[in-house]
Amino acid sequence: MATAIQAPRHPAGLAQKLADSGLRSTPQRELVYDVLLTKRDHPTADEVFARVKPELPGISLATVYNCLETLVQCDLVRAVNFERGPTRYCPNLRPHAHFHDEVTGQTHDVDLPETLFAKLKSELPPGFDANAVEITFRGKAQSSAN
Amino acid sequence: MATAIQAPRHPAGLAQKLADSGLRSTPQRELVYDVLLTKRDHPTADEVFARVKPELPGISLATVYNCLETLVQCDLVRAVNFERGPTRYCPNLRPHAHFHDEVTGQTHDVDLPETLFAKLKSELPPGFDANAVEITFRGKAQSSAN
DNA sequence: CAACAAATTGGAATGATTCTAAGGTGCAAG
DNA sequence: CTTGCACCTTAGAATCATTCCAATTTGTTG
Repeated sequence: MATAIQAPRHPAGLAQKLADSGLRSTPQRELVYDVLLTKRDHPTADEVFARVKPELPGISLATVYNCLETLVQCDLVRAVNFERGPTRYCPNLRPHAHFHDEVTGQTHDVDLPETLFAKLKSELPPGFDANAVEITFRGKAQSSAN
Repeated sequence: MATAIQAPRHPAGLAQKLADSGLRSTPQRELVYDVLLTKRDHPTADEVFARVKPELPGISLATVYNCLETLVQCDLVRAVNFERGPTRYCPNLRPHAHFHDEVTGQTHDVDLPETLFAKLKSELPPGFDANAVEITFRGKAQSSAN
């Protein structure tokens, strides 16, 4: 009786990845993931909520938080933080840095050569074993064009 | 063996740096700064509050926040954030990275060659002009004992 | 279908930080 | 010195993002 479920625009990986963790694929999770893939501007949970609500009016903010957390757990999405601001979400899984534009407040992905990440880790003093490195630039970007 | 160096009770630079910004040197500001210099373990505002209170029992948490903010403004201290946790404060002004120990929760300074910071900035795509880079490692450090 | 587990929901609770309004403090000019 | 005034500190209220909670709802399985 309900409206037909729209074909998801994302690869079939979601349901599989969720299942791998013993989790279910739900309309909320699919839509939240879809929203992240569709507009990759590092939205906050609130922004995701706003984008998701028109398509699923009954969804709650708590659920958006839950879904985002789930996606992060499944390694489908990365959480990005900048100076105590609200957490932002990013579906780019390749190792990359973030550039925060101080003027516009926008966050841009910056691809860096894998070698640089390796070099950084190699600079650690003995006894320090890093399994992740986060690199954040702050400054001005010339083109505000996406 | 290295000699333990005692932080001067009244760092000469403080009053001057404050005056440069048209601000006053107060007992609260001096003590907060002193506490940061004395135990450089990246304390949170709450932790600074706890360390400062015995010496100045009337001090309020709001004042600690104010003092810390003032010190950051005057470039005497840096604010360090890690994944939405409470802001931590660091009197190390040289460019350096932070290593976050996932086991102990401790934050360690990691000195990196200046050239690496330069190299990172040079990797930015054209049009991106960074005036700051933050590097955070996450992992395990062998020596929990300092 | 019934039972059970996983998910979702709205609202309350939490934690860090900031705001606000009301006193203090200290120096400079008279 | 005393008064003015800008700067500071203070306690508590307010804010903001996020998490927790208890009560449904939904989906799966026996």
